[in-house]
Amino acid sequence: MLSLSCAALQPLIRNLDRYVALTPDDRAAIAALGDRSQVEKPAHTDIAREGERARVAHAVISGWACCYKDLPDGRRQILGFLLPGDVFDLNLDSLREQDCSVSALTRVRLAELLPSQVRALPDDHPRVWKALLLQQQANAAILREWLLNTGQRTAIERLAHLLIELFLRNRAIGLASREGLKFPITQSHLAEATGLTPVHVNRTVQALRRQDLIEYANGHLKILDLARLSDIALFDAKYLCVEEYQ
Amino acid sequence: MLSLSCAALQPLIRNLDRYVALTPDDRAAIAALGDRSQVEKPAHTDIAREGERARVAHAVISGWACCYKDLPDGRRQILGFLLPGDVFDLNLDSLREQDCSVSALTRVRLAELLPSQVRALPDDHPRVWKALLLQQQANAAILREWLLNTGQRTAIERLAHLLIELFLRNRAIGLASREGLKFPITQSHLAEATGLTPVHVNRTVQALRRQDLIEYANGHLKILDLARLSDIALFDAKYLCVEEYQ
DNA sequence: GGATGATCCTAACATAGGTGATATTGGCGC
DNA sequence: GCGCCAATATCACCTATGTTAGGATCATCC
Repeated sequence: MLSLSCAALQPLIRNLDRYVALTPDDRAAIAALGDRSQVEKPAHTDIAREGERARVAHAVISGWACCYKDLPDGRRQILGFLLPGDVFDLNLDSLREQDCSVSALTRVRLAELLPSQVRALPDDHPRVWKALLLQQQANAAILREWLLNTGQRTAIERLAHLLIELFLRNRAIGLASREGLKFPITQSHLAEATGLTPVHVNRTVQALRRQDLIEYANGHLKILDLARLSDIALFDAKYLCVEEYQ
Repeated sequence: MLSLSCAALQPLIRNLDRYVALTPDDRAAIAALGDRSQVEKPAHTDIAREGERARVAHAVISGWACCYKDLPDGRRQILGFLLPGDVFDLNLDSLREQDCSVSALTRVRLAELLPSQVRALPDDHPRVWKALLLQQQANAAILREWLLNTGQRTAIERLAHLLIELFLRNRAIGLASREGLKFPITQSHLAEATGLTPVHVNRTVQALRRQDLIEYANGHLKILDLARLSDIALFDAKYLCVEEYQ
């Protein structure tokens, strides 16, 4: 039974282990943390809304989600993608309102981390707590890279950069191989994430395909030439906490 | 002597007090923290470089700085402005390399926070530590708003939004009044922060001036009509930890 | 007080990317 | 196997913003 839940929580443990070397005891603590209460959300539903106060923190167990902000007139910016092992709504100040919304892109399984559990963490499992804080910092680093991306890179550079990031992040948690990865992201999502229009994302995707850099169809993405794609994207993996690059 | 240093550290204390109600003891702790070692950097010099490891954390005592990333071909994106009271390089993991550079925009006075001091903080002054973590979270919220800004807003919206943010942040630390604020930011800086070109920033600044929304000259900025400017910018102050909006 | 350099301003022109509208495809429920 | 809907693909045209280039202004320093 415990081993069963451990299997589901493997991405979370694997993700946090990237930031701090975890002991077996730490892993057990994470398993206990994530096992208490899990929920499922269907695809295309909101998990959290901007302006609400988060009751609990969440860790993604399986599936894809994204956080986003929108403007009153409907324009929307995706701020980041959440993959298995990613923690969000980790609010140190329960009074503070969420400043962005979170939406499920696929059916998503989430672990709910109660405030009482989270508050006990610094004392009871300092390494786990540190790993969580470092994951937050790593997310901020990704955000900075995204700002550089939308602010300075051209359409093809942006798109290439985003695809590489998602490939590497999936690979780091064991969800991508040579053969590619499950990629439940539409071109409209890519548009909202890059600040482009869907039409122009389509043009750009085709340019990448024509150059034999990617395959992208039917919810599946394959990077055909990572080196060349990285050149185009001006990609530098340092901002991701992913050691082995190639 | 202590009172003298307290005067200089007032912005830091005032800034952190926004996140957690500080006791006199906490304030004394912050003063002691910031008083041990201070350095001055001349304008237009780098304080930290991407790829380096930070020896110490820094708090801005006076002056303006910015953090930025650049691409190999020289394109540069400003990721945020650092004002008095802002803490940066707060690295929980001393091994990790900085993922962005920091540059002084004016002559800047900095307090150096030694790792040993920072490490002692969670135990010795938990409220101060919490305030620091919340400031980091607030910075991440600003970053998300900037991504929305560059990704979705038009040039005039972007610029208006940035100017309002800088006005409100300065006012929150007592550096702006009805009469405006010291604004040591060139149009080229605004361009690098918004992902526009200096030429187009200039066009847009003039549009704002023509509509009697701002005065901006000689290192001084004045917001003439905050309400109207906020409408244009689609500005929502919630993302800033600044209570009294008007 | 003339030289220097940074900043700001302007204008003519170029283009990356946006808009709107209309196919086409493909997965999926019945 | 048919109908439906979302997602993808094209196309023609448009515009916000970029580019290049030059001139005006202003502070600083010898």
